[in-house]
Amino acid sequence: MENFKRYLTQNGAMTDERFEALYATLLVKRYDKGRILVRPGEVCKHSFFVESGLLRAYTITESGKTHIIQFAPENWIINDRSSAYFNEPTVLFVDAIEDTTAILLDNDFSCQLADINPAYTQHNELALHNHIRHQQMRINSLLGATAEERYLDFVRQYPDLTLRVPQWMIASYLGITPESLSRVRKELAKKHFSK
Amino acid sequence: MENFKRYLTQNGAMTDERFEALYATLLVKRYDKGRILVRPGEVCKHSFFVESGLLRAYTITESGKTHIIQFAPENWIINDRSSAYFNEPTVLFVDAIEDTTAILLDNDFSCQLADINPAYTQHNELALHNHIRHQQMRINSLLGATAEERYLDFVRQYPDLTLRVPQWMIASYLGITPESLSRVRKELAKKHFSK
DNA sequence: CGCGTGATTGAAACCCTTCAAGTTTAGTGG
DNA sequence: CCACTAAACTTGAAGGGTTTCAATCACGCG
Repeated sequence: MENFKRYLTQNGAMTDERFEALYATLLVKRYDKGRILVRPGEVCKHSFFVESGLLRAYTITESGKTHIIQFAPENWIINDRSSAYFNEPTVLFVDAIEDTTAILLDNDFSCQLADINPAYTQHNELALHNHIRHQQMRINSLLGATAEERYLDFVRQYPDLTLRVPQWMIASYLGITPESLSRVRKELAKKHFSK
Repeated sequence: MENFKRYLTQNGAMTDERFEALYATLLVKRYDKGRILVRPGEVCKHSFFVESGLLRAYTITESGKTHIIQFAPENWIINDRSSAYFNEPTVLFVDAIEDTTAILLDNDFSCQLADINPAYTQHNELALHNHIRHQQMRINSLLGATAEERYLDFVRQYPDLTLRVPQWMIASYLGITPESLSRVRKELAKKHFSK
């Protein structure tokens, strides 16, 4: 619960007692590596705050390709906002890349927070805007950058994940094949070595 | 102002008098086709509600390629949410594809609305979630779909824009070259004809 | 009419994928 | 702790889809 507590108290809008009371109402679950938490067709009832471990959200096309939408290491929240907010069935899978402890947040959790302290309304809005900004950068990169550029961006942005996540998943996140990523890395190593 | 009024009164949270009072405080501007409204480096002070006409947001890379992030026909709002919300310089251009009348909304406009009626807080949240859902679908499409699939999706989703927007801009939105889009359309016409 | 912009077409080059084979790494049970 | 197996990663060759560059065509507008 340490990470979650830090996440909620960082802006000073939460006392220890209030946190304890709130935390007591929440469900905390542990998922083994490989466990699937959400499947397409389900209506998302909650999001997952990752206390420890690593989750991922992805789609599988009719042709069997998987597209990774998001990784969620410690302190990240993952879910299908569309499904949760609009009460529609999701199109996403969510599964555990590592053994993971997650805190389940009901869809009205942000309202609960706002009741405790109105400052959390802004907290929530900030999270939404961050999400949008992040997605926009990704769209921009997918629109024009080469595989090599996209990989370098990924390494810069998520140096931690680069080491924790299997390479073929990074490839899937970047929208290229594992073989292509392998070759990209080979080229990069060559360049780096000749300098 | 008709479109804007409909946009604000559709959920019944606004009276005519209130709308008149609010509208009187807003700036309405007319932009000729080709006019640039926002340039990279500026900090976005407001968003644009398109009353009539058509705006577009795009980036230009160092290599000179333009990537279209968004089209905004009537009743759409366009801006760089990141820049507006975080007070950072934007990386986007915004310009007018057609002669356009737009209503300028200050960054605190959603707060003004919330003051009039708290229901607008949800209105705003819904807009944010729609934005996120839309971006996620686009990411998913860019990750795996072929040029042809992406074009068909575009036509389905924006039949109106398909006719109003020059082809090379659609290509830029889809992340392909104008030449490729021309060939894709040729193939599609062939298939359609042989049926 | 002539100019400029947008759309088309062709040929060559390029990037990435696909498929198939190896090699390495990591996890499991003896 | 080693041996074995499966998964992950690498490498090669062939193929496909897009891009690039260049030329041509179509059209609207001053």
